[in-house]
Amino acid sequence: MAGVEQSPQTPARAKRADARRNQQKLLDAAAEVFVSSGVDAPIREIASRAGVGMGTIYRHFPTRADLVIAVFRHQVEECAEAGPRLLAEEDSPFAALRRWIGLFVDLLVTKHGLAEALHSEAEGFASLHAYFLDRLLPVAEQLLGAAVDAGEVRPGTQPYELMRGIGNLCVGGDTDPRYDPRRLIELLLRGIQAPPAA
Amino acid sequence: MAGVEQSPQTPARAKRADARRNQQKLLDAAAEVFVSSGVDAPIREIASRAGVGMGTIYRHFPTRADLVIAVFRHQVEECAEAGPRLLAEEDSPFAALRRWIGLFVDLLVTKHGLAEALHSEAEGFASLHAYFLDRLLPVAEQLLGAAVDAGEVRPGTQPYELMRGIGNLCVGGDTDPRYDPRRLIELLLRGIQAPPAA
Amino acid sequence: MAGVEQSPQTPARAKRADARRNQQKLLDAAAEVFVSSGVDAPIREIASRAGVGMGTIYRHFPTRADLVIAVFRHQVEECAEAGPRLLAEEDSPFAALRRWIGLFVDLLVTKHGLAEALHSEAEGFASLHAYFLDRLLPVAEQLLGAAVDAGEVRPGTQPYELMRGIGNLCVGGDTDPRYDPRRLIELLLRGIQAPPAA
Amino acid sequence: MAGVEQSPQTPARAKRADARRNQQKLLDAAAEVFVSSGVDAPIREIASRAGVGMGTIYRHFPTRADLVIAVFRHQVEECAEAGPRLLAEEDSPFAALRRWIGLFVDLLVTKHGLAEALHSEAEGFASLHAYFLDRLLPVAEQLLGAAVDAGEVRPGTQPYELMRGIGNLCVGGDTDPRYDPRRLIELLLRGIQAPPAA
DNA sequence: CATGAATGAGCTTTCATTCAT
DNA sequence: AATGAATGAAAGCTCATTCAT
Repeated sequence: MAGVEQSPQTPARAKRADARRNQQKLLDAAAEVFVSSGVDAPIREIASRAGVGMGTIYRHFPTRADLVIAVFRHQVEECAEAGPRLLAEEDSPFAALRRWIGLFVDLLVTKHGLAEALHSEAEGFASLHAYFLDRLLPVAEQLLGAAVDAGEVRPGTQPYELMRGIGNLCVGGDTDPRYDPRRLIELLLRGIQAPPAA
Repeated sequence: MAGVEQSPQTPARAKRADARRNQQKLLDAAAEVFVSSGVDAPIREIASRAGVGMGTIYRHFPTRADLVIAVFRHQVEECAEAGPRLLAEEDSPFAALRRWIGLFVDLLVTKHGLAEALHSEAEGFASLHAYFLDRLLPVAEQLLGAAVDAGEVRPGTQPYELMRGIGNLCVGGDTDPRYDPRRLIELLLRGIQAPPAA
Repeated sequence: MAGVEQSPQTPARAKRADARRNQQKLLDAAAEVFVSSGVDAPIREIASRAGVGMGTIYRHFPTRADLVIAVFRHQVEECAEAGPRLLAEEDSPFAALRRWIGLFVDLLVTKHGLAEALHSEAEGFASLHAYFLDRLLPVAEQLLGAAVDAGEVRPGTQPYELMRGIGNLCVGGDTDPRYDPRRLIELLLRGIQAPPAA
Repeated sequence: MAGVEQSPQTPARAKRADARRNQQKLLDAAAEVFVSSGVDAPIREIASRAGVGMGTIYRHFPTRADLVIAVFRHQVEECAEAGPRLLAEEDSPFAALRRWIGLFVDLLVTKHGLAEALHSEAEGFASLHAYFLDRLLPVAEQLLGAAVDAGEVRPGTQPYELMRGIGNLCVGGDTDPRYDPRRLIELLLRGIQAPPAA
């Protein structure tokens, strides 16, 4: 590996830059394909869209779930980070919760196939599931806890259950014109609200 | 006509009896397999579980959806028929609606795989979807309409959307101990309730 | 064979009449199906067209070739019998030969699929082939021989080869508007004619 | 670029060399299998004869007709190219036509199964048929036209019909010792010849 | 490291053929 | 005898995954 590398400058970096660019091509291609053909699309399709060999995908993402996670990691991170920020910005914890859930729903509904993948019980998506939970459930707990503490939400609401339910509601939210998950989620939020103290 | 069922004079009947018994074996086996392996299970698996050849399944149910529908038709019918009855029995339309939705949820949650099948966008399940809609949506409309008329539910609630949402919520309701769709559906119902006239 | 036959009158005959009528239904149905779907049509199709069970076909015609032969036997017989008659009727042996070949071609071209079946090398059609040969080759030999004797046809023409060739030419003669086997067969006949003695 | 074909600098080439060798194995195997089992032989059989997986065949030849065409393309090309050459070489257009038809017959008779495939009305062979027509019919038209112009062949002879007829005559020409299509084709040629001008 | 050819398991579907009724 | 349900071998085709280059 030493030696015949052509340009003397930044040989290692060059590789990395190359590899990173490759990764990005891959992620972009995968994202597109997930939209058009779902997260179960043939590996080959993703590879050819990315202009790389299938082996390259396997190298970078040994498992389909790894790829899916990688594709959505950025948005998941953004969403996770938005939690505390909203809590600080918004007037009330409940308002923050509502807006945060809006972001979460955007994530699931916009990225066609994500919601479906999340609910797929297929073997390989376990880790995708886990990743979502690890990253987002704590945020949900924090927001929900704050809202409960503020007396805006009835105690006893299970964060996991709520998130799972919202995730479920998002299935099909981007393809069926007669079905808008956001309306139902709004109902759900109304449902968890504590009755005015009066 | 009574008694001598085995008599050779009823050759056609004999056939039917046999075939019908076979159908039942098939439906039972399919139901089991749907539970253990999902509604996408290989035909072979169902066939071998039923102890019949694959051809037999194709004869009885040319399409996978035909089989799935057949497996669940009984329960769907029961559920559909319960709608008007509950409307008559219960104290209020809303109470009837709540109980009917309970039956609907039982159907989806109990029969593992049904909810998933319903949301499958796979080609062949279109008719399953259609069947559910044809049979159950009118009932939902009737109940919801009555509740709206009685001033118990806010006008503007879309029956289709509500049913779809409930269907979505049921996904995974039988496998995940931390997730009980019924609680969320109760929230949803609270959400559609009209505020007390006062 | 004596004894428990129900009605005392013509018991055996009754049966036979029934069976014969069945056979005819079968042959008619098979003929139709051969036209529409070729001689390789599923047995089931023929059975259902005839309104009988598949088993019945197997009983009457254990082999597909048996059925094909039965279907066309009548016409083959007619054709075979026409040979000597034409030899007697026509002005010259060559004229008789030409007209007889016309009948043969009609048989093959009219009955869609017959020509194809004849050339099928599929296992089961061997006996069909043999039947055609047994019945028609002698006739061809007789006619050709007479024409040779009369000095109308060059000696050395092989009856088998000629018949096979004509059979071949008939393939596709009923479906392709740009292809009329009769014209080519006329050329063939011209080709075997002996040059005028002059 | 000369010489070191094995050098690692030509990775793409290396692939191609390998794949090309594979293709050849495939074509050879297919040719053999077509002879022994006809062009409808199971893909599996061809694959195993070639010592490759079935997928490999599908990769190279998505359609059965693609494979058949590939198997015979070389000979078809040779035959097509021989047309004009013979026209230039031979003493008369008719002589050229006769020799060219000889080549055509060789092609069909030698490659057992080709003639049959050509007459198969099966769905997938349409393109094979088309290929033959596209490539060879123009040649036939040229030769026949020249012969007509030279007064050697009666006007009115249809090139398509003649070629089809010759193709038909070739069926079975390699298996039946009592049947030699070449003799009949010679008769046909005699039949289309214009009578000597007197 | 990347490539993409090759592999072959796994599924679907069709029918000839058998055989219980 | 007739029926047609049942059987299961055969084929086709698709992809995930491996691995030689």
